[in-house]
Amino acid sequence: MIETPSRILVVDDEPSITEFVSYALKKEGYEADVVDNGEDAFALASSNNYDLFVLDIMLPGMDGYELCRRLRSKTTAPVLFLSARDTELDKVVGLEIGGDDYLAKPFGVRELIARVRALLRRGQGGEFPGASNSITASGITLDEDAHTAAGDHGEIDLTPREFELLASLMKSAGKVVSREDLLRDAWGWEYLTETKTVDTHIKRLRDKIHAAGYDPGLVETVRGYGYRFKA
Amino acid sequence: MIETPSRILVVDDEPSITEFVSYALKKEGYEADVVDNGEDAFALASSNNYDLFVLDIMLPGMDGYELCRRLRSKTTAPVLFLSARDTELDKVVGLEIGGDDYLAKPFGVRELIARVRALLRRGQGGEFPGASNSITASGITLDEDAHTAAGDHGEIDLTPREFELLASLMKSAGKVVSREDLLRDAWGWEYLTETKTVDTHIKRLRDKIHAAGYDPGLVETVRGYGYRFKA
DNA sequence: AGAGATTGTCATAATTATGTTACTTGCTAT
DNA sequence: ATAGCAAGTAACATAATTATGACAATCTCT
Repeated sequence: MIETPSRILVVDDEPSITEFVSYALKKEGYEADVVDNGEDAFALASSNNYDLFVLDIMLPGMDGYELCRRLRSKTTAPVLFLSARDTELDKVVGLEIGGDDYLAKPFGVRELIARVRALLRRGQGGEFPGASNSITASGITLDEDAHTAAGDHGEIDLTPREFELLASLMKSAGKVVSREDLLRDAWGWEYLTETKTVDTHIKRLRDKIHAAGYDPGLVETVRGYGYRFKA
Repeated sequence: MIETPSRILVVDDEPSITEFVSYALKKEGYEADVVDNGEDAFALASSNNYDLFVLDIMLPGMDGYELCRRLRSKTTAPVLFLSARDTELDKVVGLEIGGDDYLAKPFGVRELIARVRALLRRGQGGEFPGASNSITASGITLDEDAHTAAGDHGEIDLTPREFELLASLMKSAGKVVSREDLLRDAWGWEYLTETKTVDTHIKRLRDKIHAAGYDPGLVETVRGYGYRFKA
């Protein structure tokens, strides 16, 4: 199946966020354009065919809601809102306006990509029930939809964070992933968390992998660089 | 694929560092300009198109953060910060300002180049998933992503320093590399280390190569000059 | 509200890596 | 052959990194 990459427009006035988001999207194979205000966003959207919009609610001038309302007159492409706070009010308003999904800051790369993928799939003629969204390596399969990890010996029960962590590692199976990258992927861009915290989660992850009857050595330590999931 | 060399602006007031950095960058094929203060840097950046900035945080007059903030209004080119200390505060501030990556002094050539490459790749629309990052010579392959060294007989387990050392040698396979150059590459510019230390690491490296079933003679001694990895 | 799960941080232990020194071996030029 | 330098080696102390266990704070359900 030949696929042309989906085009995404990212609208946010904070460079640190647009950069984080566009980097994550590009790495995933999407085409991403960035603008820092609603006016330019609307102009760009009018002259281009975007498959998805990622909008911050708080924007100088025309805010995200207003922009979304206007976009709706032009296109049916899905809209993913970013919000500073995960307040109930925002959520309701956003969804009423025609926003399709919601992401509260701070969010990790993996969470972002998951939402984007879901929205794009939805847009392109419904979901494919068979096309499960999973990662497999070294006998472990991670089902991203069901949020489960399992292998021959049955399921490994993981907390959300542990799941994200394992997913980050397995996605780069065979490659070293630094603690910083893991924090970016599984935690978020504003990782105020200590890199040491990753160590603790790795330990817990290994324990659970072990308890479920698998080899805890699947998560390898690469001294001085980070961790690596055995390929 | 024809590629025009990326242009990089290095800003630091310490000549020893700018020299070290620009030398390393040029050797790698980049075009590097150097200035020792924020004002000149901003002026140069305004009249030229740089693909990347390397900024020291501590600068006389306008400091690195301030410079970065101003650059952000001109360009979206990535910024790599150099910091004297790897403090948490610095990290947060740097990321807020729009810094893209961080390098704590002292750093080695290889580490610097790795970061620069990553940042430039990031800007140019994502990475090529298949393009693995490796060096091969005389039957040994060094995979920089997986951080492994291996050949037909399997993997050679190396410490960080040994890995860097071997990488430096293999990158110049067939050529003699002096102890001084090895220290610069794998240790850093402020090598307060004795050149004799290299000998010790070479010995350990050979031992491990031998233990893994390969010819320790792959690392040749060039009496009076340094070492050479067999081509 | 309360029980239980989840999460981040810290202190400490265990492990591994690193740099230096002192000593040995070996090469090279006279 | 041998003095003199260069490189190899082994041992050691220190430094750096990671693993682990315990704790408190927070979150999530009922």
